[in-house]
Amino acid sequence: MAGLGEAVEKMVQTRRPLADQTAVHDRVYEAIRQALITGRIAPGKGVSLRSLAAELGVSPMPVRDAVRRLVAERALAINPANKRLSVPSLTADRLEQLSLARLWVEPELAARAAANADASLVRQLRAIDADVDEALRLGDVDRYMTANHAFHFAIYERAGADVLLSMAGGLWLQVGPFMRVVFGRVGADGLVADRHAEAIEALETRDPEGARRAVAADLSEGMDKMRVAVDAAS
Amino acid sequence: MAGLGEAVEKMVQTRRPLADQTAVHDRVYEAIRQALITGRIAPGKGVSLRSLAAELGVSPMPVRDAVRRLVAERALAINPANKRLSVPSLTADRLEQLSLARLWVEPELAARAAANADASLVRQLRAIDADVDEALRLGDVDRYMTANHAFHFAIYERAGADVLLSMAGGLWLQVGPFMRVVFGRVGADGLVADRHAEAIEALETRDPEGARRAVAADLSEGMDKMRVAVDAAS
DNA sequence: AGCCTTGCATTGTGATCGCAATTGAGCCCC
DNA sequence: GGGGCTCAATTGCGATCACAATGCAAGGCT
Repeated sequence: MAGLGEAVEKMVQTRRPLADQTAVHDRVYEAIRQALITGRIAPGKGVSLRSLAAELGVSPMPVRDAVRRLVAERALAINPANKRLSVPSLTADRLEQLSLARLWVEPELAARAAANADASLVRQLRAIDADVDEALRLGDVDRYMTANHAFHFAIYERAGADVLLSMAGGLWLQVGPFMRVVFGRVGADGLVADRHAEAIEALETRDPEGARRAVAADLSEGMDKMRVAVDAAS
Repeated sequence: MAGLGEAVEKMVQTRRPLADQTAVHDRVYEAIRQALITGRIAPGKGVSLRSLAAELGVSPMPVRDAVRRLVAERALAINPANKRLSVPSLTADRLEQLSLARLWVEPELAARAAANADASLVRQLRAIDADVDEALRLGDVDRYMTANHAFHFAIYERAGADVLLSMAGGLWLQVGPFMRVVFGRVGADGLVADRHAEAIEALETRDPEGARRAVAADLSEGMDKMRVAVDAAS
């Protein structure tokens, strides 16, 4: 949570005098979203609107908006009795459902993206993948998570399927907190097997089924690691 | 939109003196959600927060909350330039993606529900299905949509898979507006083939694959009808 | 007569205030 | 010394206010 405040504060205070365009609640949302995807917020931890707002230097209102959006996306949970919000806890059951859903949506997106792939996308993906590898080499968890997310969604966005894309986005948001668990248990070098190269190749040759297989394999391995981590934690 | 106001107003004004429990924004959300599911709000139509709030007799604030939630669920769209919100327009592309997603999630939920089914569920489903049939017989569109929704989600809730359930809920919300198009084109008697009996039977015998097939068939037929309606409209 | 411009009404956004409910800690009593 | 209780602080929710931007429309200019 410490890192969150600083990150958002920087984003929030980036206030252009005119033509700001991005609303405050959007910046807040994006910041919390990033914090969740990269797993910087521990599950089970309770947060309050006002404290968050104070930490961010804004009024509680835009925080409310951002939080409500995240709750709708199930990235945050709200206790019906308390009305106090927290990060959803990590259960094996939840992970199983999320795995299943991701294994359906994301390969589908990859397959569609393969049909629309071009050289510039491949170039972009290679660059991101290099960043992923370097993050892995350095053991930089945050950087790895950010880069990995960027890699996958650079592909998915190319599918031109906004409904499925938003589903994938929502799923990542929910899976995010689990990821930190993996690193906490098996360490950063647990994710060495790199299916990214496979995926890039499939996209380069415009092979939908290859892309589907590569992404499915990538996801499977990652989710399996999370599974054992969660099982070990229980 | 006219019907919406009355419906919500009634819900909103149901204010118990103490221990109200359900927040205003929740009631507003549920009302708009119902209006969308049953297709009472026409796509492409723009709505404003203040007018909605005035129509509902509440301050714009809870409406903002409800709307933001619906936007997160993609049940409402917001113009990035205008920042003015409207119901997402019906495109063949969107429908195709929604169909695909529904055909994956909902049969899966039905299959899981079959494993947990019991006599009370079957009894409940028969009652709802009777309501569905009567609504069809009377040509009562709103009632049919409400009952049909109730039927499906009575099943899905039994799956005990909240992640998948919320996905199904979100998808249904997005498909809702399309439904009215079907009735506008083919009329209420377009949906006579009733797979519900099949589904009930599969649940009664605790046959997951049977339930999966029945629901998949039900969905397929419905989505096909929407497809031709949308194609005809374009 | 047609187009542009100016003015007003309306929009979404954010801040501040008030309210009721819950929490948490300190205190008193047993 | 431990447990129950009370009171203050904090919480989320909703309303109202203020503001900048946008949309719309009437009026003036060419």
